[in-house]
Amino acid sequence: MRKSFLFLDTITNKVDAKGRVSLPADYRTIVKELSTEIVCYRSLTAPCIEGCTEELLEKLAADIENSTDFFSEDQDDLTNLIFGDAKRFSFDSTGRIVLTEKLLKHAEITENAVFVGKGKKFQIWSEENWAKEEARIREKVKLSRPCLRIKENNND
Amino acid sequence: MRKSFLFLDTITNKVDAKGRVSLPADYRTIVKELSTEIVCYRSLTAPCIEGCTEELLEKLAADIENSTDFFSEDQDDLTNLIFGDAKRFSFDSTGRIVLTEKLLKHAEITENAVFVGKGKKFQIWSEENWAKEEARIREKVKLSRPCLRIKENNND
DNA sequence: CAAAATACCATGATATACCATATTCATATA
DNA sequence: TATATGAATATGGTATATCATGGTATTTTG
Repeated sequence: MRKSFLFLDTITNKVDAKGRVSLPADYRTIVKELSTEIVCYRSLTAPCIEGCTEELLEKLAADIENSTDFFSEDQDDLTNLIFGDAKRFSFDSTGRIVLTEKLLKHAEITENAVFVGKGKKFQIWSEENWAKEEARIREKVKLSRPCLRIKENNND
Repeated sequence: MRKSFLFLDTITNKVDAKGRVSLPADYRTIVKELSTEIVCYRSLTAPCIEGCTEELLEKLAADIENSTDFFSEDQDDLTNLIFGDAKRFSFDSTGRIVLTEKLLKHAEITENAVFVGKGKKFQIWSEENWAKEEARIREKVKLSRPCLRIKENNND
């Protein structure tokens, strides 16, 4: 039995005329093992779709309920936006989900969808936008290596 | 039951046309005992592949989830880079993993892969690049021996 | 009843799991 | 010290299973 459930890797799949895309097999495994569902919404900060398990959204909701003061008012507003936008996506027997027009348009996705793992979350990009975004981030990291320390210090 | 699981030693194995390499037996033992998986990604700072257990990445993901807000920009960028690039590698009954073209290219690996233990993590180098890197490190240590102290004290 | 959304089937490409052989390494023995 | 012996590991090859994707049937909904 696995202990960890992380969305990893970067995988490009085709989107057909109906908006159908294969959810990467690894991602499906996580959904099955946690007996949850995938939830997607428009990213608030980038031209991409953001996704996670419904389980994670439930946790977020619980956190807000239990300790309101822990979250700033701004964050509370943002969370509202996400919950309002989020939609549940279940995949069929062949492993595909059907993305909505609204989401595809926001992410400017036409032919291909690029799934990018983010640990507990993942994103879906158009090839062009992801290429730009990855370049931007790599450039940024080159200039400020200290950020990486977070990782290095994580030993025990 | 063992308490510490460190990736040690330097081992060279062949990479075949499909990118298959034997994971050093010692490394396999660690993976089995922790019932986890190996995760590899391109080093952000050197021409080599970096690897660790999925367990370690899981800790990182947990830290990110807890220590910062859901919407921090830096965290967002960093998680994209690390989790988006990282890929899970499970070994078959003979102990081999199949490295991807992307990773091999980044590390300039063709014939042989050099596994270098780094404690909680390890690296995979081409023979040429590792020779250079090792020489560089040894030279650096010669010039500033005090640094070594820091390292020695770090073990427990 | 028409249109759209959803579920199922078929196929080729790709990746994975397994078997067989060679090599290395450690131990024992002369 | 050199050599024999056996076990563990590494490596080459091949069969098998999985996955992505195009197409079609079936159900839902207005």
